[in-house]
Amino acid sequence: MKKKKMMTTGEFAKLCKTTKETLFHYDRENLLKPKHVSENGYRHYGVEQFVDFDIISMLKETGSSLREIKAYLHDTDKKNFLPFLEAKRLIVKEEKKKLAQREMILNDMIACLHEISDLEYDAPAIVEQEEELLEVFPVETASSKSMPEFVEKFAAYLDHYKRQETILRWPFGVIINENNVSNSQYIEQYFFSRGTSSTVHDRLHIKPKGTYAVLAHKGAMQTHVLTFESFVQQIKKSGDRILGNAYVYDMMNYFLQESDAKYSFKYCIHIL
Amino acid sequence: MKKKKMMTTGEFAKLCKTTKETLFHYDRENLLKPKHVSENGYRHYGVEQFVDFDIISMLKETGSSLREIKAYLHDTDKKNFLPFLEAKRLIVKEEKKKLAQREMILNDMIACLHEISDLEYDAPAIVEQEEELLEVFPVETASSKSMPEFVEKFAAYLDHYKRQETILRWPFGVIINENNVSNSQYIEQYFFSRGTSSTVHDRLHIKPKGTYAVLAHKGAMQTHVLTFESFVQQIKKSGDRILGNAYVYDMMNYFLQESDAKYSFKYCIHIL
DNA sequence: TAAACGCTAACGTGGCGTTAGCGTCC
DNA sequence: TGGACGCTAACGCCACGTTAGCGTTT
Repeated sequence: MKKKKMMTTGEFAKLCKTTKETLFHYDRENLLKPKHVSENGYRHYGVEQFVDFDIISMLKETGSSLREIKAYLHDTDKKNFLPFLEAKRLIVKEEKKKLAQREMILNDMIACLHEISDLEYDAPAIVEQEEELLEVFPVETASSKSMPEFVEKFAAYLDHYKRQETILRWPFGVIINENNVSNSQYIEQYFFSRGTSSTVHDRLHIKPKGTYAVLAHKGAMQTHVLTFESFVQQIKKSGDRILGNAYVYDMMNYFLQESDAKYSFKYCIHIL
Repeated sequence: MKKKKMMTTGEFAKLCKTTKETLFHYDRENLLKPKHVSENGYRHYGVEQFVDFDIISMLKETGSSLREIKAYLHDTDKKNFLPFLEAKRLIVKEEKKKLAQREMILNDMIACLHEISDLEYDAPAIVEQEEELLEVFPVETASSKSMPEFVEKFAAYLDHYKRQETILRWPFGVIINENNVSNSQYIEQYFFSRGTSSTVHDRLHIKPKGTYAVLAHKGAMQTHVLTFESFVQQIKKSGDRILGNAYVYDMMNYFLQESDAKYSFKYCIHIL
């Protein structure tokens, strides 16, 4: 007989750098039972059991649930273990993707909110802007014609991204085409969001480098329609020629204000 | 009065691409309440509320809990919003680190288990091996002297990695120094695990490139001590000169077998 | 004898999903 | 009138943490 130095739950917990409750839990769940239980109900663990605890720990680090670990431990032949790990690896890949997207959203939101704090509202300006890659999606029903249908289209737009398991990246907003701009009509033609070089050709739209008349405005939805229209009139009166689309950037002000000044948009109209 | 087309819970859920139960939940939790509730208890949502739902969705995508979202929504001035997002970004960084480690563990385990399936046991061989960077940790009390103390040292070793929020990477095992090898004594001097170029100098050990006598063995702990010792004798008899340490690789066989053939080790002894 | 430890039972966490059972609308 | 829809209440999930209350060991 070896000298079997048994440990109480507290001692074993210290060795494993865990809590007694965790060990109780593993006992209840049949994951790791003490080698002996004395008559008074006290648990006694042996040193070798540290290896068992360590195995459980390692499996937890692979992202396995206790249920999975138990199934694995109770499975005698372990043939499924390698496939199981491979499956876990796939899951980790998915999670990494999710996290990368989460990081992008945060970066984009933070960038936008920094930009919003520097915005001067209702102060028109002429600005040189660089080319920008955009991913677009047709609107079909302008908000002025039917709000419900517009919202439905917008919902479908968001859903499209969900289905692709991708995300809609800032900057985003709507495009009003040249014709409607010329006629001072706030009629959305496309939803747009940040595109990349790998954006599908069909949905790629290139906002051209050039001169833009820029105005930022904050207010309820109706005020935007009116402000936009008078902005166009103003441009025309000033003698500038409208050369292309209007890009209306959503500045996500609804994250900062809930009042009727909920919406902050930046209009960029391509002019000569 | 506009024509207020209200939606029932089911309709609004469809619009939001979510379930009724989610909307019930948000209602109960005061996150998003329907604009009107009729006498029969039916909820009625307006189109504009889609924006509110979308805000909640976006915040969820940043990794915020419903509790946080509620606190944010009920906070009138929103001054804390940007710091809140910055904090989330930090959390995401942590999570990315965790996931990267999880991926490494899985890759290492899978690689090891592939190697184990190709192992020929108890078949000595002479092999040229490349230099390897290892991170080491002194053992002080060999397993043959006192198992409990050895396990305690091992626990401290694992704990060291936990504290650093890093992980112990495969390949890992123990090093037996030249002296003890020469005397055929299985006395662990170091725990080792995979090191990198950024391993702290104090704990960096370079396994030299060179000729190694290699033997894989599977069995209970005691059999390993005996097998190792007779392997050394055999090397000596064959006329090879022991030039350096023995590197004992843990092949993690305890993940595949629980019997007395639990431990699979690969001994690599540096020879002339 | 008191402090330190052991035990069990039961509830809390989070974000819904899932019955179960009932009322309401078309 | 039946089927599709609305409602509530209550339990389930998961890996423990946290009391609360009692017994045991030193």
